[in-house]
Amino acid sequence: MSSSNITTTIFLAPSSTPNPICTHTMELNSHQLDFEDLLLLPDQPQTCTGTASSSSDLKPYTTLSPVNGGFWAWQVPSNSARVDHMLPTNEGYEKTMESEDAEKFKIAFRIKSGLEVMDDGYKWKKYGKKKIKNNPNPRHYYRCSREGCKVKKRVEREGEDGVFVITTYEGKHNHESTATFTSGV
DNA sequence: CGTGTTTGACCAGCGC
DNA sequence: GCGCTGGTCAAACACG
Repeated sequence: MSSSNITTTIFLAPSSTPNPICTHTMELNSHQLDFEDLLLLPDQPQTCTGTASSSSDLKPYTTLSPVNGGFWAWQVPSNSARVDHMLPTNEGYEKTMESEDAEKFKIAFRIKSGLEVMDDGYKWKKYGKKKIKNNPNPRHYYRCSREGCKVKKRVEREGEDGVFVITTYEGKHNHESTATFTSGV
């Protein structure tokens, strides 16, 4: 199994503005994603300014997921993967970062991968599958199997070719991952 | 037999 | 108010 490192960029923006309030570039290994890192980023959004200053390099992207309240995200053509933090408002963003509102925390990302469900170190229980409008591929619903943990995950393939996999996490784990990444996959 | 998955039914929210 | 759509439930089923 080859480990494909992907450089990806996170853009953060409230729905009220087309300009991201933060960008963060990071490397991901598609088979050893450390989602704890993703969920904690960024620490200080106000200090992040960004690579998004040139709007000509960025394409508005609004079809990732029908999230209530809307969000802005940008696609960087040169990258093969993109990570989107989806936050309804600035207020929501601040609340989320205070981690007292962990249930509202939502992160979605799209990765070009043959793997539909990646091993993220947590154990998931599948509880539903649904055919989604405008997508020939079904959406899969997972819940963290750890008792008391309310984190949910949605996984769907994008488009007819299904090259990209869109994964959406909702909530934050109240426990550590059940596996380490040292053994490789 | 225990655990995880599948799948149809049901419910809630939203737009028309 | 009604229909559509997404999200969840739970019983049945499959597999180790």
